[in-house]
Amino acid sequence: MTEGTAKQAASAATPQIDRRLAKAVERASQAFTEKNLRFTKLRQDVYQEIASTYTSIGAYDILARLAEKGTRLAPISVYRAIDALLDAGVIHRLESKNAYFACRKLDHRTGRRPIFLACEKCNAVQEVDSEGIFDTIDSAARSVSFQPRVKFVEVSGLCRSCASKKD
Amino acid sequence: MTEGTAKQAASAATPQIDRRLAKAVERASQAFTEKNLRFTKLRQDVYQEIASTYTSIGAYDILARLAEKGTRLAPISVYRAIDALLDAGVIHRLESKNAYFACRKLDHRTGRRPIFLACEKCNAVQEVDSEGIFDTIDSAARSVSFQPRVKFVEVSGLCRSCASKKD
DNA sequence: TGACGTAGTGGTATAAGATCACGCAAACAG
DNA sequence: CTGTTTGCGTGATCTTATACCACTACGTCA
Repeated sequence: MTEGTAKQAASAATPQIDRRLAKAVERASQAFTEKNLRFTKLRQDVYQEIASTYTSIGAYDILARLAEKGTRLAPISVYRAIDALLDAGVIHRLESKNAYFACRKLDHRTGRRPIFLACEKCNAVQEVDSEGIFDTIDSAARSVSFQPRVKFVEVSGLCRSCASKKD
Repeated sequence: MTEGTAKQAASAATPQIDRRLAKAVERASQAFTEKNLRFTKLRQDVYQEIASTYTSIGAYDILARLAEKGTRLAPISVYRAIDALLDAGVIHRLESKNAYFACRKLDHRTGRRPIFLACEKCNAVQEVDSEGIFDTIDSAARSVSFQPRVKFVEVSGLCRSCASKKD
């Protein structure tokens, strides 16, 4: 599907954004290689859909967008790709919205999960790394002898540009 | 449904637990009154199901349990009751599990949402109030000019008793 | 008293999110 | 090249949640 790329360019507004997307794909590809996982065409297609929105997106939205471009898939296929992308650490799941978004902090190395700030207006998601929070959570958990494994911190509200537009 | 209470007692193991449940219902009722909301029979039924598990429970589980007791409902009815209970602040929603549990910290007054510790083994949920965490989140958000509204902090892992049982 | 508005209940249908079971095919290690 | 692992396709099913519409309960204001 080489003409898929051309179509993408047509819908992607500016060549600048296109180049950013290409870079993201490149980084994702590297992440897969580093982890000895395969960055297959399906996974790349799904990744591109997620990364090109710059917001969070639901699994069925991905499905619909790919269908529009001629790639008709079953839900399970998208979910399998999503699983692989999550494993590779190139996307995150927004629990409070059942949605996914591309990871832009390259903290694969630290393994630290950042906190997510989701804008209620434009749906953009920012990641903020904040060591302190997870330490605080750990100590709060320890205070009741709870053994933490997975932690998530999600905040919804207004991002800078939406807050300034109308407040 | 006065015999519903008797049935409850039969399935609820000990009268002690029964009394705890009754107290919880009493507290819930007060919360509704304070907020000028009506603690209707449907809401009370749903609340009892949630409160009597002492873990988190899905909407459709509630539905099934009520059906067993002879109260056949449409999903939407349960969800409406859940919404009212959430509004009243007597239950919380566990985002990471799409499940609900009874609030045991009586912090209706502070309005502060505690952090949730969910055990992966026994499904029990603990609430821990921790001012520090939310302050830290606020400052992290402020550092990128994000205006927080709702904050979710959920941790899954092992509760004290499950961790000590097998570790 | 009665007309009206608001809140609550009830049902069907369906949207939205996720997974199971099964089998085929490509990738790769030996 | 053969066996194993990994990925993908298909169809069905399951879980979670909401839209839409009709009817009821109850307060309130005139």
